[in-house]
Amino acid sequence: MSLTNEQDFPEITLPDIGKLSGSLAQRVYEALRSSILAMDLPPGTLLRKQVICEQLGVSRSPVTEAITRLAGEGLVEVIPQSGSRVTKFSMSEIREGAFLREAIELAAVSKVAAERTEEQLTELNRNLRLQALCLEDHDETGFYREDERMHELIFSFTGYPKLHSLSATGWMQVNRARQLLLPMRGRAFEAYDEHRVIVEAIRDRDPERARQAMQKHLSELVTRLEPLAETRPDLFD
Amino acid sequence: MSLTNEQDFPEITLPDIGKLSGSLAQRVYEALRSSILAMDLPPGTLLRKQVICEQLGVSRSPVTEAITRLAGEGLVEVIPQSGSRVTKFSMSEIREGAFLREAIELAAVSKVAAERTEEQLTELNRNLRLQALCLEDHDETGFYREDERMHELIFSFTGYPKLHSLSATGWMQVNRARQLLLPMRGRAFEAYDEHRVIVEAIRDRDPERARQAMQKHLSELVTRLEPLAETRPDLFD
DNA sequence: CTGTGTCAACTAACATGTTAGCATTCAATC
DNA sequence: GATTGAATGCTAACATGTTAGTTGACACAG
Repeated sequence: MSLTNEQDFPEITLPDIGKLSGSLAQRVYEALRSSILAMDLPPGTLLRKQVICEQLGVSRSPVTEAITRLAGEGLVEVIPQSGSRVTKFSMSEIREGAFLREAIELAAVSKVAAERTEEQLTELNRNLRLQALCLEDHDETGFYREDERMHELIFSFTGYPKLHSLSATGWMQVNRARQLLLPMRGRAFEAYDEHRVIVEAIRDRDPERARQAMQKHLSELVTRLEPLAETRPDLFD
Repeated sequence: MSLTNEQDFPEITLPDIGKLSGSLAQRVYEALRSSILAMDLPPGTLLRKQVICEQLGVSRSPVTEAITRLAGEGLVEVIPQSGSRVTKFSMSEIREGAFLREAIELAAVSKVAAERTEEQLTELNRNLRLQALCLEDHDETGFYREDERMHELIFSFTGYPKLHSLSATGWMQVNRARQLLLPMRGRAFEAYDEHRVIVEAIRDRDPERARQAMQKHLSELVTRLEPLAETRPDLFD
């Protein structure tokens, strides 16, 4: 198999790891991970240990460990004795990640709807208000941050601390691809409405309605992702 | 934090890695992993790189990589600058793993019930027959193997290849703990009946009934696991 | 007897040297 | 010109040397 193609020698720039805390390996891992998720290192990019070592000013050990962990998450694929590269998208993986996320989050929202406390409801409503404020200010970035936050809240209300990170693992590919979508006009308002329905169902302790509302909300994104394989074939395999 | 306790210097014996294939790191990983899952390395066991190196006849590099990967899966916890040990059970983690597995497998069985082909149904029925044969022969081990196989089949029929391994990650802790249960007399027969109901629902293309049957089947195990924290407090934290 | 500080031993974490497998190139042969 | 195959340069994989942080024992002071 040949490794050479047009994406072989990009001028890669990595964030400074000086600001991060933890072991070197941890910092290198986070630097690479965020660069990959932010599409600074696009799918197909060849990762060369030596270059990364020089740029970050560390030896090969922490870089190796970081790449091993990224390979474990599926963000990087290692070609034995040859090289590592950022994994390309595959529509089937995206669908699988979405299925997984849906399965987990529907179970979560259903459980939360059945057991929610007053405090939790208050927190969700406060988050909803924040979303509304972002919309009023035309602050799309802020809205997506609060969107994320809302899903995080629901996960945390289940009482299962690792649920979010596990569902995030499969969802990562979806989130990575999501950035290729131009923000669609009016979509944020629709999303906000869907969020409201979800919170209302939680308020009424109606697990089934919460499920359905969440399902509708999640299916939105995948639908919009589908055409991407056509428009950006270079990023898919 | 203290590392010393009665489990510190066990005479650990690892399987020979000569038979396995792949890179050294991969073989070391599999050797450790299977030993942990088989409870040959009980929760709390201190893993000392040097000892492992000597026993397997390899250097520290592959051992380090293997332990890193195991830590990523949550089978090993690393105490920085100090040591690594096999993670103890925690009932909350077991409940979380069970919740996750339930969420994923209910979604899977529901999808399969809705879309199953004749070939898939045939394969499930054949598997059921195998289970029945194992029961007739009082072959508990064989039954357990076919049980696993059936769940695997259902996962694979979704068309999502990684679903099984992902749900297995969280489920691992459950499976590890499961070995502490004495095989309960008659439980295999009950399990077989539950399997039959699931397959019947798939046959009838009835997603909702398949869900419910699977839910009943899965909840069985976690119920039987609950008392374990009392009877074997040494394995929990 | 209890709490505190020093020190030695151990370990993970990191750095670096070595080996071996793969890919590309290019020349030799058909 | 096409195919093969030796040579070269690259890389991951592995081995080993070095550094620095943590632990636990023990002496000492209160």
